[in-house]
Amino acid sequence: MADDSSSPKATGKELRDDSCSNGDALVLKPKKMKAKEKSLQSGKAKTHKKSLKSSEYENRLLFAINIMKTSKKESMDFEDSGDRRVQLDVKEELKEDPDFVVQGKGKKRKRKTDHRDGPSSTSEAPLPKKKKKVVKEEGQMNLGTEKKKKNEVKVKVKKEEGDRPVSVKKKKSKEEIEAARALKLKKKEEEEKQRWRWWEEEKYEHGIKWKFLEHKGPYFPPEYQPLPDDVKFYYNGKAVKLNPPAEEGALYFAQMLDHEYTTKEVFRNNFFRDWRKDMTLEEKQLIKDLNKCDFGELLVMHKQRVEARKNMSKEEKQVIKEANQKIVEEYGFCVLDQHRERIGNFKIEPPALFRGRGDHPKQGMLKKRIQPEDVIINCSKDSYIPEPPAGHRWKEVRHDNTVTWLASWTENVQGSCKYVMLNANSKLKGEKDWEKYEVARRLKLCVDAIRAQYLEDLKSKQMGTRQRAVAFYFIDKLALRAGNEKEEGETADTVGCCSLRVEHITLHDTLDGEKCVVEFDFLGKDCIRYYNKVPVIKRVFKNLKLFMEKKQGGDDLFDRLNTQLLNKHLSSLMAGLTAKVFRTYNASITLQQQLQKLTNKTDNVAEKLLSYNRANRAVAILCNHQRAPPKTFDQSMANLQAKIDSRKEQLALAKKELKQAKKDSKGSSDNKLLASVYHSRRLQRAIYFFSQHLYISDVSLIAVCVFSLVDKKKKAVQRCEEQLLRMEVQATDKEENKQIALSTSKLNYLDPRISVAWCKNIEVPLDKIYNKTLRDKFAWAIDMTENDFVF
DNA sequence: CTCGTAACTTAGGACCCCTAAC
DNA sequence: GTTAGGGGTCCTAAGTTACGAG
Repeated sequence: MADDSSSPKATGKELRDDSCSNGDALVLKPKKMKAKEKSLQSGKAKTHKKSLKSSEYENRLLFAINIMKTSKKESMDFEDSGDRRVQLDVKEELKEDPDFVVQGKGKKRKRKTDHRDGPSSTSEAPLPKKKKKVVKEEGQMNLGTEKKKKNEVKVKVKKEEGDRPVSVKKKKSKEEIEAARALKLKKKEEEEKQRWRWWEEEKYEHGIKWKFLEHKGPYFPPEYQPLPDDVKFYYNGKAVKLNPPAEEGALYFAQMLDHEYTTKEVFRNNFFRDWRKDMTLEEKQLIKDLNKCDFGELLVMHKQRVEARKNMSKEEKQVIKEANQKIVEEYGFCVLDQHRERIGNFKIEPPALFRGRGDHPKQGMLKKRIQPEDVIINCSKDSYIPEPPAGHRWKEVRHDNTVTWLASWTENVQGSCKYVMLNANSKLKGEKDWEKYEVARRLKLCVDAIRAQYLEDLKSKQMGTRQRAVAFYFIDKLALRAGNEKEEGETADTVGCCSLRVEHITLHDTLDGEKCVVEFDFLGKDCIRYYNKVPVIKRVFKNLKLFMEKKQGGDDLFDRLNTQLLNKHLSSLMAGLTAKVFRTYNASITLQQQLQKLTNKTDNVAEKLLSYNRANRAVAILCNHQRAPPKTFDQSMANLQAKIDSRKEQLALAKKELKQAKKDSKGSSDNKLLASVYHSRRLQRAIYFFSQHLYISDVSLIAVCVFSLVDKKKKAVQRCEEQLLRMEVQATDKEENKQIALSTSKLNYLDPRISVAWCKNIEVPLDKIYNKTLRDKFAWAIDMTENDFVF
């Protein structure tokens, strides 16, 4: 957790300093220990040989306590290996654990052995670098406070970088890690320096998207490689050598044989029809039935290739990775108004079998290979014009700065246009995104009036107006999509609000104790089912009954309404208002409200994050963002549950032990205590050791021992509880998230400024909720949002 | 005004790769 | 060292909306 991550870092630093000087070596005061320190100080533990300052004494005592804790679990062989070893261990222990809590042993042991061969080098080598780094960071911080807002992003990035090594530092050679870290840091710095702070610049006049645009053109997928001779396609049991285009089609089909698609009649028929188009006359005459085709060897080859790729050595993978990097470097960027911007999809879509979603009538059709002759290039007149691949030419080169795409082509299956556009972190996308949320915020200001208006319209004498009002009610209340009409037979049968049909809703005068319930059941975008039972106001209910009169299930519910009419009306109510703005508005306002409701400042980070996820989830549910439950869901849930159960047992045990320890310490007299402590040979040795080396008396040490036992048990219980809580939170989160996709709303509907402000206010590091990609995409919001932002 | 389509956003699944746990 | 799981990225389909032609 990054919120604690600053403390281990600080502690680490102090400890390293300690190891050089010795007087103030033990100035370590975790907050939790304060009370205990006091009680110890005032208690028996006042006997010391040398005149130590009291604070130093305290610290040594604390140090001793920690050793005591360690002493029972870790076998410290004082007699054999002498002081050096012990001190080493202690150092290690403290280094790991700022709160002096003894943690699980397994890993520590390992680490100890790792360090043992070169204690001097391990304790000294990293020191200078570490120090340097800290200094650097402080410098950054100062800069940050001076320049305040402008450098906030920078500072954050630095911090995050600094945190990482603390948790990773164990293995590998120090130099390697240092080098890697330095490299990353440099890269990040570079990146930040190069970030285009477009949101601080003046906007272009309406409609102008850029003034200069230069790029290398799209990247074309590799040509088809014919099958090796030993991989054969069979028809009716006989090997047939297909001509390359037909062979290519056969391979695409073969590659999908393990997928459900290839069992669907529509898919098979579409494929077969398109495939035959690529056959020679001869082949066509021979191959007339897909069922007689045997793609087995092709599939085997494909699987082998996949397997081989997976089993490649690290070096081989690295080579491929570098090659890809090179391609990205060359084709993945453009220059837009003097800034280098990442392109989102610079690769031309390779040929494939069309995978429409749901019952798509065109599934299985062959999506053809795109040639440069199909591609339109868009760039500045005065820019370097991209070269088409050798022997080819572009369909067209145009210079249209009112659009944002760099290249486009028409896809053959649906006849739609495909575009090469910029990445989400670009100015063009970011500005649009920002604008989208600003429109939604404007809606907030007039939403009451608009709602009043449509409630009024429910009573209109005009049928069209009433339908519009009811549709509007759904869009507002349920965040339905607008629902354009679609051409029948071209796409799967899905609907949105305006295209709802009578068969998609059922009216219940009463249902489950509620009145006027509308039951929705239809397939929405991507054939995701929308199922919901919603109580509605009476006027809406009555209207629905009216709209459904004398209609068949297949008839339009809103026969006098379409999206154009609806949007036209909306834009008359507020500039820029369309149906989808309501989705954005309702999503963002819901997040804000839920966050307000669910989060407590006193919660720990895990709980805060659960709250955030729950707020996020409320939005995802509202917007019906679903996902297929992960295939391994049940299994991993069971695993987690098993872990929780075992942790519970551990907790019970720990509690029992604590109780016993308390009983021992309270119920027994000093003599008994003494006896019990002296009973342990190991503790005896420890006491001897400390009385020699730390100038603490036996008596105080005994007190320390007893105290530390109870304390240790307490800590164990506490830690167990924390872990259990964390796991339970995780399990809840997971269960609730089984079929809900949070990412879509996070990416497209939630004003990032809400999240940024929340993080700032409630002290959750932003990277807990936004990964790197999202932080890049929302750089504008991260930079400009103050704590008091309200959507 | 209707219709078609260009342009752009929104969407879920596939797949890859890193990390934590064993 | 291996592997499972999950986050992150890639991919491209499927929406919405604006706009221009007829």
